[in-house]
Amino acid sequence: MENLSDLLLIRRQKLQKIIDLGINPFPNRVKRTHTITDLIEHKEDYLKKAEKVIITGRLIAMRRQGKIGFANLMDESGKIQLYVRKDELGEENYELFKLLDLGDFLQVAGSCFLTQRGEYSVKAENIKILGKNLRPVPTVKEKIVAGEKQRYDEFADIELRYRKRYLDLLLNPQIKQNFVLRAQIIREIRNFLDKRGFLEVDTPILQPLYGGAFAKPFVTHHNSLNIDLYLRIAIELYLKRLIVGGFEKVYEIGKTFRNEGMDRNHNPEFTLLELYEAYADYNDIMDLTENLIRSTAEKVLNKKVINFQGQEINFNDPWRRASMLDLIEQETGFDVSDFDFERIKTFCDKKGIEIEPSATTGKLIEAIFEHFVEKKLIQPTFVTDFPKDISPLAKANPDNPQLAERFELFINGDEFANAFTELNDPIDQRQRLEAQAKLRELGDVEASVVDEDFLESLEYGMPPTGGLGIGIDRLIMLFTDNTSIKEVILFPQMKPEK
RNA sequence: GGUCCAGUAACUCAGUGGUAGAGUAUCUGCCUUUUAAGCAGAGAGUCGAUGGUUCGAGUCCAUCCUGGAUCACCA
Repeated sequence: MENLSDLLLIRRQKLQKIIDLGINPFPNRVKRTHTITDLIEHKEDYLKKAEKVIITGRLIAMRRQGKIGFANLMDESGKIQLYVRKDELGEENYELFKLLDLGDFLQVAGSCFLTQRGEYSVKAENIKILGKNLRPVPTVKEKIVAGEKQRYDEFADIELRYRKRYLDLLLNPQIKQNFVLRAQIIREIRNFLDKRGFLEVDTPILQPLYGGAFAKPFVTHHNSLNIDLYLRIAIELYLKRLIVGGFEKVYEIGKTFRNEGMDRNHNPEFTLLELYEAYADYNDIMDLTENLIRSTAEKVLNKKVINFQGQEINFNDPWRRASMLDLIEQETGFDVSDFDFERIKTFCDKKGIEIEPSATTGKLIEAIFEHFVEKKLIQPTFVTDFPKDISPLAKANPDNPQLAERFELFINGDEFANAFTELNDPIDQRQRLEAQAKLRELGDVEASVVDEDFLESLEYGMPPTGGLGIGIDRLIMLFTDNTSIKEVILFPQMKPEK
């Protein structure tokens, strides 16, 4: 700490010296005629024309050499070398140059030329400071060895990278790319849906009741209404109200909050896409999901087959569709289609699958699926027809009333989407929610609560509807080949430092 | 929450019980085409925290904090 304040003190002293020279270290006005990449892309032109250019950026390297100096300036578009001569700048301006630190923002006027070593550079005629750095930025050095870029003293501490993301972005340009891709993916999803006539909407994040998923909510309080409100755990129930209201295709991409554990796949706030299409069922939604993800990969990554952690994921071939019960039987030889609670429970006990006391038959089946099947689904697979009792918002399968018309999409052993033929029978829906409420009384803290306002809306009539939810962060992890959700969320939740 | 691993200078790291180290960064000096610039010198640390063992602890032990991996949990 002592040492750090020394470093900080030195910067503040330099700041004062700059002010004493009559220079404003934080001026309001800036002039820039070119980005650095402009200069690089039209290198030949600027070398020939010797035209005067003004560039801006952050000082990221400095090699002073008596009465001359070399420096590297970086703007968002790229980096370029500056060549600075005392006899070119003049006494006063060179005095400023000598007071600069790495991390300062500069406006540099000059012209392009090649150094003796052949490096394309800007010969500075005037340097203006645009913002003084007061805290040393960690230095990462790069050297080109046999055409390969080697990095030294990389800013690599994972904890620091997440806690000080601005430094991570500044010092690790490849990290920035994750977030550029993130933006492109989300934009492409919007394009895809907009083109198909979906309307993007915004529904409440603060909700008097929460629903649409099994999860523990965050609770907050509204002072003037004097009521507790919940941060939404899903978007579902409000979007369905919009389908009741006559919109036929709606979607929302937004933050959702679940008050649960955090790990490489879970952040307490995450981005969810939900969409609802009237007069569609879960088969239609499977087609839509497949097209959405394939076309996003094609548009953003320009690929139909991607590589994730060394594993090829093929989005191109028609995606496998298999029912949960069939998959379980294939993997285990055990047939659960009779829904015999005792028999299935015995199987779970024998296989060492732990079950909560409040578990229903459907939960047992799901547990078997998760234990034996899930991780084996590497190529995109729609797992269809879930037990009805764990799918309280999905319509029953007409061929088997124990099952619901629901699918989840699995890729590389992880869940990417969850969708149903939505239940639009208000009486059935009430019974299902009341069954959930009963589970809740028995101690299942994640069971749904009864949302009377939602049930009332269904009584006015909701058309047959297909609905879909996709975890956007996980999709971005897949597309950017990252195994931690923290790598695709700019400011992931961290415990406060003590 | 369980298990394992890590935490030493601003950054990257070395240091297996005996005087806290290196490179980079910073500061001073020299240097008019360098590029991980160079040369010479200097300053910089509550070794994550708290206890303990010991003549002596960065090092061994315990507890805690933070992060990571993994398992459990979790649509």
